[in-house]
Amino acid sequence: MIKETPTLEDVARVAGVSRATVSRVVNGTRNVDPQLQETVRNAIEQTGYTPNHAARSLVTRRTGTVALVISGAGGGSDVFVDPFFGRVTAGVVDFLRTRGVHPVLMLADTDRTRVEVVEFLRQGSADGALLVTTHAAESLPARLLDAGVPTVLYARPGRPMPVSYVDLDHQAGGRLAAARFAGIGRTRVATIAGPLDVHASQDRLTGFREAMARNGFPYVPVVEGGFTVASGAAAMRRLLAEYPEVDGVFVANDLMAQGAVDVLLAHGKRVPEDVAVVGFDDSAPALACRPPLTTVRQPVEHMAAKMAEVLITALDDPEERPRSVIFEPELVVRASA
Amino acid sequence: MIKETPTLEDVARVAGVSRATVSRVVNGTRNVDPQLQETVRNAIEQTGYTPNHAARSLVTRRTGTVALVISGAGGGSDVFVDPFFGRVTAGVVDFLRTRGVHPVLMLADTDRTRVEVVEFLRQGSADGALLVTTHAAESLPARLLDAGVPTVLYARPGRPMPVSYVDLDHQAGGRLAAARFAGIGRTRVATIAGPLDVHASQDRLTGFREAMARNGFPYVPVVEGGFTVASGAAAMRRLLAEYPEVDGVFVANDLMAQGAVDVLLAHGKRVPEDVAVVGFDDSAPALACRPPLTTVRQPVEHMAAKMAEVLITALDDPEERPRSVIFEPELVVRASA
DNA sequence: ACTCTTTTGGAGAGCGCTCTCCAAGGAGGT
DNA sequence: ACCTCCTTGGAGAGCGCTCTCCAAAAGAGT
Repeated sequence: MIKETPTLEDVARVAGVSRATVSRVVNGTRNVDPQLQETVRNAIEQTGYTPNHAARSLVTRRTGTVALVISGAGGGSDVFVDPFFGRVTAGVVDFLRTRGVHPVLMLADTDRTRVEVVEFLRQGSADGALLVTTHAAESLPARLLDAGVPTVLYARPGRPMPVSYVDLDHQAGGRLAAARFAGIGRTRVATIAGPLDVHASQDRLTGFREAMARNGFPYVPVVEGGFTVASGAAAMRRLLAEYPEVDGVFVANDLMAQGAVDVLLAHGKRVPEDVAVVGFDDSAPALACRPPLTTVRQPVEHMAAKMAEVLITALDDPEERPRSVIFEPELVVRASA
Repeated sequence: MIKETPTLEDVARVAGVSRATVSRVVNGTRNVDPQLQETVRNAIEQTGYTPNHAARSLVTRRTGTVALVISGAGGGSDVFVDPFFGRVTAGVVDFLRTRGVHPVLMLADTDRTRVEVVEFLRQGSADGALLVTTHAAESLPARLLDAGVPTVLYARPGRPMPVSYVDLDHQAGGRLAAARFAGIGRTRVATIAGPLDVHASQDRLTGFREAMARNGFPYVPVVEGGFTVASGAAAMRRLLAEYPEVDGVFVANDLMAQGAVDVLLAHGKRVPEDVAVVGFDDSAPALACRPPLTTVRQPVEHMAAKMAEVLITALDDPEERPRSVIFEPELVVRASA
């Protein structure tokens, strides 16, 4: 690679045609005489030509990349400890690669980084944004919206606004859990909720409560956790102290459920015989947990893929109106309930 | 955002100066009269100007992004199930963000995708590549090398070649495990290795064997696994069948160790009383496992951050020769051994 | 007072590509 | 045979930015 990287011009010279013709062959736009095409192809081969991305995107106004913005709760790089983000990433990558688009990963945890994200998009470093945020108060959706950046959210925005998103019917998930407890005859049921400034947590709780009420249990003790194993354990300890006769717990994600199960076992309770536990998400820890968790499945990978699909579609047709796609949860019965 | 996005030209007109001056203010190159600077800043503010990334990188030949290429064993999007890749990503992102560089995520699992990766880099869509690969036979390092792409690997290349990399002293890790078994007086020790076409697996095994031999145990039963929970479980079952009196197992990663512990418990063995288990990596599952795993810590995040640092340095000084940075493992004692 | 250096702003040439506009040639209709 | 329409290649104008080269102005030295 001592030589300068060859340009269209070089190929054109070698092939004895104009720059335009080479461009047409490379991009497959318009008809080019098959024989000429052949000549050009050879010239490309011979020179080892690769189109320059910057030059191309300068005129096409497209980069072929999208920003995958993760606005984690705690922020920092810890976010990847939660299998959730790994699953989102997997789903997004899986879809995008079929379209030759690549995600650039960005964490938005501070105001500074949020500004950077908006700048990044405004200067056209990526064609659009996929925003995975948990907090309802997140300001990024609004900022991106009025920077005119094509955006799709994972989870509905904090305040209603004209932006596309995919989401899960979290309330239905809560109902699924309640139905399970009813099905196995549990009557002293409590719940460990996620952070209540997160829509998803709120909805899971609401759905659960309402279904429990409909089943004849107007009051369900609630303890708030932080979506981590440790916070689940702490919540379970508090719950056990206040409500020792509990025989069923709905925990708002699998990580916390794992912490809860640990505490339960440590207190000599059998799971599910003494206390049944239903988790949420159906992520790796649910399967790894002993006993394996009965949990409400959130099809994160599919949802993430759909999110990417919605963005790509919007990119191709800027006139399209915002769309929302809501997924249905599903109860996965294993050993814990 | 009805208006066209403003360009340098627009700002220059508003400020009543030349394009060059605005550029100088924006980039802070050369001296510009403070008062003029002020005027320009106002004009920028007023027009809402943001530099166009494509145009800039067309002339600077820099994009401010690097490719984070994951060439997973099984490939596909499953790679993120393994906490390892999440940790790498976290470490990389964590370092890059301090330098205003963003990673674009690419999976290379098929030959087609490998070609795409090389193309991507050759057309200057990113300034360099961070390559995380497990398999020794991976062809990407060589391809990137002779495409002249600045590259840093996680783990040494399959064949020696002039490329930078970070790695762990896996043999030392194996020795650490052997020392632990010696320390707790285990005499009937076996090991579950990782896939043997992976350098790291080989080295862990070699280090372990040699240390065991030095401790007076010339032969250590080996079963090969695939770095997944299920493969660890299967391996443990085989081991138990062939070698029922085993009282210590060194497992080449935590995921497999978890599977092994499950099987051990299911067979009525107590861990660590009957069989001590030492894992490798010290990732989330090690902590979540019951009992929590004694394991050899691989500082993945630090290593990944270092990998990013080496790349950034190489980007700034293209004359620099390839570097390698080897990290030392560390034994983390928990309950399982 | 004059020349020599240093500082600072402007002009303009690209960076490599796409795409519109033209022109030339061939096909088809009358 | 002529005219029109369609197909296909070339010319060249940018896309928005950086950076080198100049020139003008300001400061320094004698």
